[in-house]
Amino acid sequence: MLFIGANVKLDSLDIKILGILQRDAEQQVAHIAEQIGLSATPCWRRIQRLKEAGVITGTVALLDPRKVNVAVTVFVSVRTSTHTQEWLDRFTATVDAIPEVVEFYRMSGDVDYLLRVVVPDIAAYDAVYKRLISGTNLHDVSSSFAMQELKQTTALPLGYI
Amino acid sequence: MLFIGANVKLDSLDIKILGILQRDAEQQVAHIAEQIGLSATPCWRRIQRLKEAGVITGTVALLDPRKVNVAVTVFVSVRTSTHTQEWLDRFTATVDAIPEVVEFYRMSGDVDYLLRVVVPDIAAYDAVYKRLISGTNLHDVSSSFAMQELKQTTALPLGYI
DNA sequence: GTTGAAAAACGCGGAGT
DNA sequence: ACTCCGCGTTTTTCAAC
Repeated sequence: MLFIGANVKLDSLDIKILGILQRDAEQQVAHIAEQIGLSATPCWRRIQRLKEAGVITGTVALLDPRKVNVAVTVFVSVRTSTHTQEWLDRFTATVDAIPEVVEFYRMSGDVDYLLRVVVPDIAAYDAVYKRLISGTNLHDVSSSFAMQELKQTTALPLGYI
Repeated sequence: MLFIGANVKLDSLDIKILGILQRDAEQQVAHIAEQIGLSATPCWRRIQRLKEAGVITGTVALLDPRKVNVAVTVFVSVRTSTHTQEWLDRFTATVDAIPEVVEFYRMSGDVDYLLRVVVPDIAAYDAVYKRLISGTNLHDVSSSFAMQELKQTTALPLGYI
């Protein structure tokens, strides 16, 4: 049992609820309740608590990338020579304004930043690339294309709670 | 207007609906309807259609990685010397069984596969690493740690429809 | 596409185990 | 802390237009 921040303790029933909602948040509470061996009211209250505590940050619809014409994933490794906070602020602002960038990390090691970009095709990627490098001074940018998406999930592992 | 597969055409209202549901799928249809200037019934019908057509693949709860103790993201680049289908099948099976791996791509270029792994700390990553390399024969594995998550979204860009 | 109404599920309280 | 009960309210869902 892990205590997080201001007294949010998660027991095995909470973990089961999280596991279920992470896969499908459309089920009704009564159905979730019976899966974990509980009646609807306490199950409903637990879900409320998990939302208030910020464990559940939101519930969203997931779209098929192919159906919305962004089937191509590109990973962009960025190196910079200017390691100031204001440079990062500016780069972050640039990236935030580009909806094609769906993930953006500051990395350890030889690459400074890593971005995941989704686009319909190479031509569209080139446009994104130009937007990226026009915003700030980047020392080195290298793009790797994903040929196949073998696994992709929003469900986090729950074994470390 | 883009036609996808077997006659799924998405107009600007559909795109607005997708944009809304991608950010927050908990709103009631009446509320979505008024945002796009429609009454509840046709809006509800459009959402059904988008689900049946597979544009919306599901609705899930998103969790705070820190609150479930997987705040550390590691990118794992894998090179292999055996490029057979059965090797890939086996590697895929290995990866699928590891819940810490949340993304898994086959790449072009010098890296063959790229994985995103979420864990609580370096020690936990070492355990995942050992599971990864024990399953199959990997020629070269290199791990990069994310120091900071600057952007992370499940919302796909809707401008290419 | 609209309006309106039935059916279902939610939200929340209370008493008891 | 959960169960069972219940009831008003909201929301979904499906008529008919």
